[in-house]
Amino acid sequence: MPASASQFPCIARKINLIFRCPRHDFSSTLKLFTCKLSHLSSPPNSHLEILCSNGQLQEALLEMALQGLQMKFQGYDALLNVCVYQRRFREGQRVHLHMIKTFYSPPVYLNTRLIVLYTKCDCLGDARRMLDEMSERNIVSWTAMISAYSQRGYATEALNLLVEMLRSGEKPNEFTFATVLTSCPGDFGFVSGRQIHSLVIKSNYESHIYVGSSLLDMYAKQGKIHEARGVFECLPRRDVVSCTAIISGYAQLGFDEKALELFRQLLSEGMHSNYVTYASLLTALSGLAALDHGKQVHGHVFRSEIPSYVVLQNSLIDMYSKCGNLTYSRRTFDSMPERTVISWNAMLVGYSKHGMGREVLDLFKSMREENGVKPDSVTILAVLSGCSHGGMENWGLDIFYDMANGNIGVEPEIEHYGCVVDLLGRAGRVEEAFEFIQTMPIKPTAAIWGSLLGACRVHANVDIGELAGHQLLQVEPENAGNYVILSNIYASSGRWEDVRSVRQLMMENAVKKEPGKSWIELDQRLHTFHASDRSHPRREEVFAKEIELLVKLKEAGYVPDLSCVLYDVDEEQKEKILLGHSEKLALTFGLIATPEGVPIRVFKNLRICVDCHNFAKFISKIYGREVSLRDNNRFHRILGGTCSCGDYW
DNA sequence: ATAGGGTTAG
Repeated sequence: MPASASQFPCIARKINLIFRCPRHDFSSTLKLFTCKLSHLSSPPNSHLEILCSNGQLQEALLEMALQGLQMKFQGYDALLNVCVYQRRFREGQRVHLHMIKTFYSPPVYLNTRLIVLYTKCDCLGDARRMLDEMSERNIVSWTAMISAYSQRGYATEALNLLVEMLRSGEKPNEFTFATVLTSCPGDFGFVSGRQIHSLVIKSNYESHIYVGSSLLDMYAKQGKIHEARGVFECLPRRDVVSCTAIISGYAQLGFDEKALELFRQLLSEGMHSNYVTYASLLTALSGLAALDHGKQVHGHVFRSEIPSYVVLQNSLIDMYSKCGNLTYSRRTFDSMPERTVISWNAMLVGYSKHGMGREVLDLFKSMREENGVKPDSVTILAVLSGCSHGGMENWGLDIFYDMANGNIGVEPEIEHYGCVVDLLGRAGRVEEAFEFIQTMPIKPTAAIWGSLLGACRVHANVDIGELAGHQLLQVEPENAGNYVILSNIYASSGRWEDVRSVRQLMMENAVKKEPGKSWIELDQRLHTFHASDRSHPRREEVFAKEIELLVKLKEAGYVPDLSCVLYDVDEEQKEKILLGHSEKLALTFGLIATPEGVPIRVFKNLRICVDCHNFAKFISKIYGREVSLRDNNRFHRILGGTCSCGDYW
């Protein structure tokens, strides 16, 4: 009769446990299951071992006491095995003490089991003491300790220990490399990833599937995507993990199209996916704002009965909100049987980017009432920026001071200070924001000066704007957007001479601007427009429509904001350049390609320009269309000529 | 006995 889990309650329990542990997927569970069954087919040879294989730890400990110094290696082995499975630190210590009494010098493998036990129980200090005091070590003892450091983010300790191990003459194996590569922060550490890579090559582990995926992931995390791809292409065999690692590498570096393309390619080549693969794919789809694709993934995940892992649900919340569909985000959030701080953060960020300050505050309140989840620095960031985007300045300032007084359990970081500048700036308290920057304990970054500059544009504060602008041009001279905003400020107060000198400065600094692009999703296809685009097949039609719109909009009172153009050309040329902005092209295309009354959803990779924002407002008013525009900062929901951002962004 | 990929923010 074939064995089944129900015949072995202790195994069924263990498997249950492993299933709930997200670090394992089906294949490793299966491996464990088969290994346990084979263990059972050759029955244990003592009463103590039978108790252990049934998971009856307390009874086995009693047996240990009865046997006294007659205990054998196998008995300790079985006991420690159970302690590791059940993560029992105290009981493990008892076995440890007993073992010391029995043997003058226990065998290496038993000492190594103790290291494993202590690391799994999060007692790294005990594990390290064990390692240091062992008279004899083997590669497993070293690796278990290195792995414990790596997995908990103690990169320096892990790398130090690796160096110590190499000095002692021990050769790393595939396990050592797979784990230590996850601790290589970049070429700035005292051991670089490249050094370890060369060691990997020398040891002939480069095409090992675990080592290889760890290696490619390390390169991806350092931003060296080409090297990562190189390692991936050299792997003799691919599996879920290596495929997911390279896809998520592209996604995390913002190469969203690349990630999607590679996913499709690997899928057609027979790649298996699991929930991690889909979570990474969803990150890419969030960036692309590809709602239809995202829904497909959701449907697929639902149908294929992939267990509802929190991580995957979190990505779905994020995907829906970044695609502009907060209702689905919330539905996903509400349906979750358990939530982590990331689930809350993703939802808060969603409301925040849509400018829904009330909802942000309500959700934050529920979060604080919920047991078992603590706000972290991202939570506060989301709440503060939510208050700013949602026009709840005073609430936001209260929360900041609450945090600064230590009432929230999160230390203020530079980004939080940035949010305060935003809050004050939006409220028109520009002088106060400027003073705040000067009293901050941290050196202001480009983002902070940029935030102050933005406030000065909206509240027409030329003096502070000039100050902030010049600070900003010093820290971040390559960003063309900064010159444009400073130019906006000068232009609004008629200081044309200064407008010219800003333009001059921009030319001198040879600014390389990230090319602006906007896109719109129609019938599951993304239509992308670049500034002054000539590549889209319906580009002529779009441009003709723009000219027609311009006439209509001007009659309604639209005046092109020429200070958004910093090229030295005449006014007619400037108007033409403005019409070539990618978001206007995408918006106009949306207007002609979708039926009347349907909302137009446009996405842009940079911050939306003042003139385009104004253009969209007139479109929404004249054509009675809702325009939803996501820029790299937030959503603008434009309805009947007014925008949810309150013209502050 | 020891191992690799993941979600929010920037």
